[in-house]
Amino acid sequence: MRLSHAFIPTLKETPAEAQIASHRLMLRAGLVRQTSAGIYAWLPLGLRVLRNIERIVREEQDAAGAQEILMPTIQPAELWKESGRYEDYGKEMLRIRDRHDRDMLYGPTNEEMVTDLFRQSVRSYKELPQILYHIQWKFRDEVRPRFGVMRGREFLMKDAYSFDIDHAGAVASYRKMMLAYMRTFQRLGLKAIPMEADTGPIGGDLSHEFIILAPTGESQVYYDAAFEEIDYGAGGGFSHEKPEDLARFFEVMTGHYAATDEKHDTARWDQVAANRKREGRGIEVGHIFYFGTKYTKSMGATVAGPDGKQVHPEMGSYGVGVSRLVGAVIEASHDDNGIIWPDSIAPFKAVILNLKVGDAGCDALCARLYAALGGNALYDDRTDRAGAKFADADLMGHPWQIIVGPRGAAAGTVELKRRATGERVEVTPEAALARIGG
RNA sequence: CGGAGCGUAGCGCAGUCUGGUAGCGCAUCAGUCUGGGGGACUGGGGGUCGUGGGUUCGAAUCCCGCCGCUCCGACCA
Repeated sequence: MRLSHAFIPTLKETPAEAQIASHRLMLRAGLVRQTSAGIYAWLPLGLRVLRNIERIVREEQDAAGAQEILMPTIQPAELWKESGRYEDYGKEMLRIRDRHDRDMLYGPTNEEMVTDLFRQSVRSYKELPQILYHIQWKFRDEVRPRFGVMRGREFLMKDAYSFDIDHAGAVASYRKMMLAYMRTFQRLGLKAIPMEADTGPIGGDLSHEFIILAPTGESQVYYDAAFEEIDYGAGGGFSHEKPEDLARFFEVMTGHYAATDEKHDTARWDQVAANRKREGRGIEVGHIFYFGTKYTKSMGATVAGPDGKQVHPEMGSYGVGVSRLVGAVIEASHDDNGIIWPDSIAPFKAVILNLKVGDAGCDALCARLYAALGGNALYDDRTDRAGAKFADADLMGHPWQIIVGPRGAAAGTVELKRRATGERVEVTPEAALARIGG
């Protein structure tokens, strides 16, 4: 994409309403624009990040055996009346009425709808387990939206729902999702810690929230540094397939101390070695629940068990705040100059800075680099001064900056700058391309 | 939902107390010079002062209603 014609409106000054770093930077770097309280439009740069996070979430859900579906945003009130949550949910639920005066709602979550889909189609225990997920916009009419996309009213969430024939199966599904989550956050470059949590209005008796550390987090958290050393990826040896792996994984996850201030136990905390104690503010980026038959019972979802008797499947639900993660990643990764994107979700791998547009050498070299990198690169071909380009490049946070100036162009070299470290090296264009990779 | 504040050009703000028909910086447009960390100069464009009503000869300014947004607290992916 050529920056001269891209819809990436960067701001030199911070809009008055933005208080925290991620919100400020998302507005300044042109990722989003607010349309009303807690509701945002995603612009090209922000949308690319959102899609990248979505892709990683999707890959890890698929790897765990979950199947993607897409449920609507608008739901009929009837389903929620069946579960009893139509009344319980209160003002956070956006209630709307269609032209026939039917009560509808903009979905804040999808337990009812997925249970309805399930009960329509699944008849036998042989079809279990099932884990269904979708990545869809939700609406929760928060009393006080704030912090930009971190606490919006409309937000993109990945929510998964598991159906198992018995408690043991449900626990296995729960552990699978927990593993998928740890892998997801690790790939996003985040240190997420699973912490025991209350189940809230969703109900149930087993629940973890996934929290990342950031100074602007909403709750105080305490955990054992052991979490930071665990490899959840291929090297960790955990597999979704083997129950014993999942059990071992779950043991590791629950074997170290981790708690939010609500559940903080000072006696247990005192037993953690001083050099492994970590505490700070945390942002919740995911939450998983096991709640058994709460919905399958209230909504009459049954399957035939091995003995021919009808049983209510055991369920769990698993949420990741996809749009919130964009803000959370920025909270965890930025400096005074702007965003520092992890390579895995950066909107562009690299930006090509043409320091002298109009100089034949610079133009030709940039064109060559741009052709080689294609859609992975943003080409700053604006006629602005070098300083403005450096400032915008740092602000937008591209992992690599390829700096092309007249001197280097004449000598056949470019400068390659790594955003995260500030390290700059003078190399040939080919070496720069090789370093950045496909 | 309790408490507080703000709404004036795309963004950041002044002007409001003390009423006289709107201004600064940045951005933007044209031009010249510049050219490796948000450059300089010259000239230009852009605002029903959130909105409705009231007071007044006259309202961004005073009074009332409404809308929107933000902050602190309680609550939440």
